[in-house]
Amino acid sequence: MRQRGITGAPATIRDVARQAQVSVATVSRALSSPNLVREETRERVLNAAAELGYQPNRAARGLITGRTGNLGIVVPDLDNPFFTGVLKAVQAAAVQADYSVFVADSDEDPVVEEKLVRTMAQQVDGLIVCSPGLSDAPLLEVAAKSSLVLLNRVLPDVPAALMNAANGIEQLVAHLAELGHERVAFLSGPDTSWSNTQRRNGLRAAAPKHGLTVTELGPYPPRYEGGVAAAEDVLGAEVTATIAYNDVMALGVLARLREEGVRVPEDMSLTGFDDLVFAGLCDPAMTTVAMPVREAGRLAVELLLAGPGEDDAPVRQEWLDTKLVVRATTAPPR
Amino acid sequence: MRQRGITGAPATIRDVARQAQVSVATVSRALSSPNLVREETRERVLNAAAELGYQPNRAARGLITGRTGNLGIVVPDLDNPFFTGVLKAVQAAAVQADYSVFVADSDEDPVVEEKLVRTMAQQVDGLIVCSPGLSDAPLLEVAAKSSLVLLNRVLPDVPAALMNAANGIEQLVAHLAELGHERVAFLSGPDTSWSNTQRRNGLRAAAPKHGLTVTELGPYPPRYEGGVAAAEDVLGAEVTATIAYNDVMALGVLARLREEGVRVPEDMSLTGFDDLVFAGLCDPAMTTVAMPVREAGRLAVELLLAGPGEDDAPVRQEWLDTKLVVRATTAPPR
DNA sequence: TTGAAAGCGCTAACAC
DNA sequence: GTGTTAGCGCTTTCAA
Repeated sequence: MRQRGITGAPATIRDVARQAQVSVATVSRALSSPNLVREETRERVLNAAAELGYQPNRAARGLITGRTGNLGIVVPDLDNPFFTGVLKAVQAAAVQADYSVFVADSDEDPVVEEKLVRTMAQQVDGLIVCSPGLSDAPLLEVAAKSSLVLLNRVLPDVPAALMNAANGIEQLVAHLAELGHERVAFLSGPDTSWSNTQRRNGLRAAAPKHGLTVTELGPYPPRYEGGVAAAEDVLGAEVTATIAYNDVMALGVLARLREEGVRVPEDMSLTGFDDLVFAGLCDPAMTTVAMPVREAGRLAVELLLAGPGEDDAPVRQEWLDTKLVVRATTAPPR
Repeated sequence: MRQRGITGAPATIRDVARQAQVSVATVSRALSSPNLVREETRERVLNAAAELGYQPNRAARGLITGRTGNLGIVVPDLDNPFFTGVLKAVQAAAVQADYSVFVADSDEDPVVEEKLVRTMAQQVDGLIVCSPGLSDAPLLEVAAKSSLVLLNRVLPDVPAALMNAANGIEQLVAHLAELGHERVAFLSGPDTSWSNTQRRNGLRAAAPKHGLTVTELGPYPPRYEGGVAAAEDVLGAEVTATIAYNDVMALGVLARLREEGVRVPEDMSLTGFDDLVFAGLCDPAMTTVAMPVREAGRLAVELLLAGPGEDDAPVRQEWLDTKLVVRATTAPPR
């Protein structure tokens, strides 16, 4: 993949050493610990390296240092903007710290997920796992051997970047109560998902405080079609507002409701979670809870790079706030 | 990142060799070229490896074979579903072939893009580049030294996976003409973008055949805000239909037009490009040209893995068809 | 401040 | 079929 002049073979540290009239050890030092070589020597080495277009071979370096210079991230679905938002932040933070990033997409399949996590763990210095489907045991096992950070999932002694849906939900419930709603539906996502549990529990806790009664429906697939299916159930539920597990699902509900002649928000208020771009672009624009996707990605990388810390330091599981975004799908009930 | 029993150190090929009572060479063979060892021996090795949880060190293997087992992809924006669609397909195809994939996001900055391409080229066996902004010279330079495939961009002697916008445009123009439109606007994306040029030229070629007059407006940033800005110009252009550079931009146009009290499609037909999910979810649902994102990703990996082929074999630059998707933003002019 | 040399874990000749 | 051994390109003792 690299080349030295006409020969076609990439320049190695020996080529640089020869060109600069020094030993390979000196070249290595000039590049990795500049303060260990005389200024003039370093300059000679740097020039030689530049002339030959020398790039240290990362595999060789990794072999000896034990570090790869890579981070990894496993996500369930690259088509979901929520995860690509995290990915974008992760990759930006990684580049900043001179790491490269591997991605793997499990397509929401727990079996594939486990395989990907295991495979990846051995090629990276740290791994970020966003996998609602994977069970605890394999995750804990990998975490014991590798440097791993969980995103939106809590496991004992595993560092994690967490989005605190509870405070967004608190705001959401207050908002609906203030509009005058009393009976709302919650459209559940996958049972196994930590996020779904967190949202459901947050709702259960917040609703009574504001005099709201919650009807839990589902679970439904956390996708557009899931929302379409859920819309049927909503119509039979005698509620004036519907809280969908996420934005994509809410969009499905919106479409189906419209087909049924149910107007949003006049006949039914509707909200989502995530605040994906198109939540602001659909019509009517969606009231939703914004998740700190960017910050979470950045935080995950930070936790990874910070390493385990002192032996007795507590494992870092850090919470990020979420926030209600009021748009046009919520209004007073009729 | 790996571990052997209590010691904490990962098992190496020597540990396996000892455990299986064979030489390291035999272990290596049993794992990489099973047909070179006796069945019984192989089994012993495999058992030992499993017992120790042995995973070959890829850096060491790469050092000697010269191959990394990694592919890379550089995209301008992971927030754009067009690129994550490609990424998703790339990663699926890569895993299939037992490769891992690196991603890098240049944030549409040509300088960053060049740096990423160069850095990545040396850590992978093949690189997929989707970068509208990067100029030809550095790409050709990297292509000369590395195995590189271009996505939606043509450069001499560089393999490429290309989406043939022309046939989607042909259908689009025919559709508009059939509805009775005679004057249409084209909202241009970035001047430097190969895709934009291709779309613009396709339109210039197809329009006369169907009696359409095209007014070219822009360039505008290929984002939502770009569309919002463009909408102003559209209103002054005396056209009955507007063809936006892409879906995201079309969405901006749609929103602004609505604010102005211009109804789509009654007062103005509107189309996009890409057929992103939300093109089907917005209201009214967008008529657009679907790009074969999945197929292109798969093809790019295929081209990479196929390698350069015979010395005199022509470089493969393969075209994929695009297709008009008629939804609700197009109608006869008033 | 520099050089010589010993490996990191693995594969690929080359012998047997 | 299997073992011995020489490196792949680099970092890091240890001496000088």
